[in-house]
Parts: sequence; C-alpha cells; structure tokens
Amino acid sequence: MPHPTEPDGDAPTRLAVSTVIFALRPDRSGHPVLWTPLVRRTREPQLGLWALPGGWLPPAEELEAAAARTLRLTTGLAPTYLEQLYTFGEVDRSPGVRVVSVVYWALVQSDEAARATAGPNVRWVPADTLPGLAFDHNRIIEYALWRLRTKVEYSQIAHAFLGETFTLAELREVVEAVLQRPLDPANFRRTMLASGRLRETGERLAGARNRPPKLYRYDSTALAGANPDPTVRTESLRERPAS
Amino acid sequence: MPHPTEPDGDAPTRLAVSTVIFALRPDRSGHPVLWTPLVRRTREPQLGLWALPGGWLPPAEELEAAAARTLRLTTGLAPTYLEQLYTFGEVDRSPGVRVVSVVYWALVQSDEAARATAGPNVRWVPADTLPGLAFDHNRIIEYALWRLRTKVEYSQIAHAFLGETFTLAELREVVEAVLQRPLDPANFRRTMLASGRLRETGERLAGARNRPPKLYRYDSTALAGANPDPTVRTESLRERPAS
DNA sequence: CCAAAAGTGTTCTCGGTACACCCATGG
DNA sequence: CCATGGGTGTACCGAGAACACTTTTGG
Repeated sequence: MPHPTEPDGDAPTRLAVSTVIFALRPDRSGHPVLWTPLVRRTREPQLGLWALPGGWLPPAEELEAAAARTLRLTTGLAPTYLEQLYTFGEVDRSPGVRVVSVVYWALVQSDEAARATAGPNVRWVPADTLPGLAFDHNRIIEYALWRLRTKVEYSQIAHAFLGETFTLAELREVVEAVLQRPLDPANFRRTMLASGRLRETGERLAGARNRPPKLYRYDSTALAGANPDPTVRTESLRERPAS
Repeated sequence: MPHPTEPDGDAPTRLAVSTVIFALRPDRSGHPVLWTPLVRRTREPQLGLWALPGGWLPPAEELEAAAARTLRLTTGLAPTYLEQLYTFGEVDRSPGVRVVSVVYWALVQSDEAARATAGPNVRWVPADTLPGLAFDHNRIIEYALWRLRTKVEYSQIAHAFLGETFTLAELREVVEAVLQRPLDPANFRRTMLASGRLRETGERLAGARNRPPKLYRYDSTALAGANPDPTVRTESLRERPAS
C-alpha cells in the first residue's frame, strides 16, 4: 500500500478475533437476566484469568466465520445475531506482544443457552457483575453491553433471544431484561406492531389461566424503511447449521 | 477450521489501516460538496488504480495514530474528527494475500482542505461520483458516506467541517451539503441551539449586506445528556499539531 | 426605501407515555 | 365468578415541520 512501512519486524503484530456472547437466563425469581460465557486462559500471558472466547485468525477464514466458530466451540450454539463490534488495538493491551483484536458481539437463543456447553474452562457470568478479566476484556464487554442496550431501543434485535415464535409479553420481558426497566405493555405492543416487522402466526399460546396470547414471528423482509447499516446482515442466522 | 489454528503460516495475514477522508469543496455555483482524497497505487497488486490512503500498521503505532498519520501524509492536514469505521477482512478482498484493513473515517476543515497537498499520486474526487477504485474501496467509501449522513442527523459532527467559530447559516449549509437536502433555517437554528452544544462568542460576522449573524463556537463539554459511544473521543482534535 | 438574510412566533402533526378500561381464559 | 394477563381507547406532552412575520444590515 502507498506509504510503505514494512510490516512486522521480528515481533509481528498478531490478529485475533473475539466474541462477546449474550444470552438471557432466569434468575431465582424467574426474571431473565443477561449472561455471558467466558473461557479460562490456559496459556501465558494472564494464565488462569477469565477472558472472552476467541483465538487467532486463521489465514483462510472469514472474520465473521471465526467469530461464529469460537461461539460454537465455547457454547455449542449457533448465533441468532452476529455483528462486528469494534477493533481493539492499543499497543499495550497485551503484555509483550502487539495484538489487534477484531471483536464481534452475538446473541443466542435463551432456552438453547440453558443447555449450553460448560466445563472447567467455560463459565457463564452475569454480564452486569463481571469479575476482573484478562487484558482489556472488561472494557470490551461493557462496550458490547452499551451497544446492545442502545440497539435494542431503536431496532428489532430483541427477538434474537427468543425462538421462532413468541408472544408480545415474552418479547417485552426480553427488552425489559436488557434495559433493566419495566415497560408499559399496552404501549410496547403498539410500538412493536407499528414497526411492521412482526407477523401473526395465526396461533395462540394456550395453557395459562388467562386469555391466550397471539404468537408472532419476526419478519426480516418486511418494511425496510430507511436503509440500514450495510455491514449488518438482515437475513436470519437461525437456519445456519451448528456443524 | 474447527480447531485452534496456529497464527500465520507461510502466507501471513497482513494488517493495514486506511482512512476515508471527507472535506467540503464549493462547486461552480458556490455550494459545498463532499470530496475525498485518493492515492494512486504505486505497487502491485492493482498498480495504477486509485485507492484509499493507508498503509501497513507499524508494530508500535496506535491504530488511530496510524490513521491520523496517513491522513497527514496525503493531505498535509490534521483531522477535526476521527473515528473507527469498520474492519474489512474478506479472504478474497486482495488478490494473493490476506489483508485485514482497519478503516477509519475522518473530517477535515473545508477551508484548510482547499490548500491541501496534491500531486500526481494524490487526487481529490467528489465522494458521490467515485471512479472504479482498487480492492473493495468503493464499498468502503460508500459505507463511510452512509455513516457520515446518518451521524450528521443525530449528532453534532457537522461543525468539524468548519473553523473555530461559525454562523448558524454556515453550519446549516454544511448539513445541507452532506444530506443533499435543504433545511428550514428557522427550525435548524432552534434545533441546534436546543442541543446545548453551541456557545455564542459574542461576536458577529459583518460585511454582508444583511443583518450580521452571530458567531458560535462548538462546546464539547456542555450537556452530555445520555452517555455517548465510549469509543468516540469527545474532546476536540483541533489542537493536535500537524507535525 | 429595498433586498436579503437574521431571527422570532405560531400552529400542526406525530410518536411516545400514562393510564383507564374491556376481553377471554383457567380454576 | 373471579383472578390474571391479553388487548383496546384515549388524553397528554414534547420534538420537529411548515410557514408567516419582524428585525437589522448594506446599498
């Protein structure tokens, strides 16, 4: 490229991809709360500390594919939403080596997350009360949380925590959990329906001892309106196989 | 590649930093239009094609510093606004080698841009009618343009095209040029003043044959309101020396 | 005095919020 | 028939759009 600085002397800059993963898990009173999986570092530096799932970028793998792969390796799940967050490259963020990390953030379905893989080197923690993590990973997760909360207010990502069909009450519970604030059910309903991105399935959810609510499905094709962020894929990631 | 891949075999992935630079230049009728500087490639691949200013990331240089440096090298200017845009890393975006580019976007003052460096290998073009560029750089500039237009509607970046002080009419001209749409002067004035981020200088701009308008100054400290994107630096970059 | 842009006032619409109220179901 | 959430109606409020109108300057 035009103004040649020779790349990488004897201590080359290394390129990593990490992923901040969010899922909702019910707390003791049954209300959903944001959780995120961490992995224990099994190498120096920062051996033993908890860190974001990730790894070096294989030369032949797409950035997004690398993010989805580490997501699957640590949780056994496929993301329902996946978006690039930011690239962190401060010279001193990793002791000794220069590491530039392209960080993605992802949402996974909450009920699937319940059966997610765990083990001695994988641990789920509440996203709002993180322990001290390796490198600058606390700051990264806080930024991802900020993005999630900002985006849930103006977009329709909340459905990515839920299954294929859901009731408006379930969707509202998700948004309330993310924003940590109760919402008016009547107004929430109207706002969501006005977005034009929900389709009735024609079915209702029976079984509770109240009026059975309608089930809806998210429709990504409907009512694009103003052109969206071109780097964010609007198609669903659901169908992507977990293999 | 399901399992940990050692970084960088014999064809290592290379890390570049590029910058999309925007400035306003008056067209023949005096109305400002968005322009962007390009550099001619002096090496293979894509030798001779026009491309974004950029280069390999030196191991000891911060990402943002690298972006500011290439900006200065190609234009002789310092940015008044500089923000990370996105990281592009498709496997096939550069023939032969894997290149991951961390792209920044920047605004420079319009009157300074008029005296900007140019030469046989640097050329300014209108941002809306780009020629065919090297690699995926057309797509990158289009994305940067989208971000600029989106952001100018809900934030206060427009002032970054102007000098230290400016009139509301000048600021409105800038926004109109970016959005390519006329705005109501009366409403624009109120919206801007209501943002709480403009301070009167006490001076007026005399000389025209109409009522002399007040001069304002942008105040980044005032009225933070909702907490902003933490990766975007709110302090002014103006004082940063061009050396 | 007139042209031209600065600057103010007023009305309207629309999206979001608060909250009263009716509807359908299981027990 | 009653408790519980589903679902509807409606009034209010504040931000932005449209546009009429007054103010201040140079010529």
